[in-house]
Amino acid sequence: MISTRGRYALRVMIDIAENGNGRYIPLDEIASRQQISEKYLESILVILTRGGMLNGLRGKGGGYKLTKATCDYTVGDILRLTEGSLAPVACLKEGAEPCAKQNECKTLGVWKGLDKVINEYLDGITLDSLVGQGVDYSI
Amino acid sequence: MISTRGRYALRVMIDIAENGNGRYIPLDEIASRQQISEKYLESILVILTRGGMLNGLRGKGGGYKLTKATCDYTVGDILRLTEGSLAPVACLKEGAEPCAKQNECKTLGVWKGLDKVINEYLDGITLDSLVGQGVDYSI
DNA sequence: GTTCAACCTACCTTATTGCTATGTTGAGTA
DNA sequence: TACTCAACATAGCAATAAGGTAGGTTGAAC
Repeated sequence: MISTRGRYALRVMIDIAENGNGRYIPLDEIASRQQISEKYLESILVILTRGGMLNGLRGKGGGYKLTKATCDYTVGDILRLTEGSLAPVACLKEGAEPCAKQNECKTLGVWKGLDKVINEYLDGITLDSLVGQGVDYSI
Repeated sequence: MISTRGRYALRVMIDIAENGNGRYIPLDEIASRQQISEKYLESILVILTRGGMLNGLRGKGGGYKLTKATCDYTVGDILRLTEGSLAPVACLKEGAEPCAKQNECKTLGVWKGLDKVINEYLDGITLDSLVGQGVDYSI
């Protein structure tokens, strides 16, 4: 359900939040710390950068840094951007053509409710609660 | 996230609950009513039967029927059986080898919490609440 | 013994995931 | 101005899963 792309993205955002301190962190530093292939990580950072979550700077001293304060990122935002959508079924994805059987569908309510539960949970977790020691959300 | 297999399975269980009345319903009847390919539907019914949710009878007058009362099925049960697992990440799947970085992982709590929220929501919905007019769980 | 319908095995196409390779552009520094 | 560093861009590729198809076999009823 959540692919490595989204999971790596979240780990990387935490990594940058913890090790950045406002400076630009080069990709290879993040890759080696997180033990992720540089090239694969690069494709994820492109998404985060284009989505406005990171700022990329080229050349010497370049790298990536956050564009906002850690409390202004939610896990839901990060995952929706990198995964494309968190909708549990195709018919609830943004931009999906409305289902013809919408009115008679007895399962639609289940999916809508599930979608709501998932998004509300993930939107309730901000990046700053995961840095440092972190908060255990599994309790 | 939830594939057609799981979605079809849920629709089929509702269909059998509504149209069964204790008798065996043949596959082709369900397929035409639900507009699902007979052959594909067959592979789903195999899973439900092997999982003990349906009873299959061959020959004339044969078909499928529920093994329990509708209130004894939860949506979570049906989806876990047909989807294999509802775990949002691989490391939380049943039987997965424990992750080496388990102790230092700052995201594990998020996934565990998400897993809990999803399963609790879906286990709170029983099949009988979806038959007939049904209850709108999206509110 | 014939029909009906579940059961079983195998295959196929398409899309996605996860990853690799080879560049090109642009920012800083000597 | 040349050189280096590191982001940016594009293309490809193996493995897997999703979604579906095809054909045959078993067993229950009439």
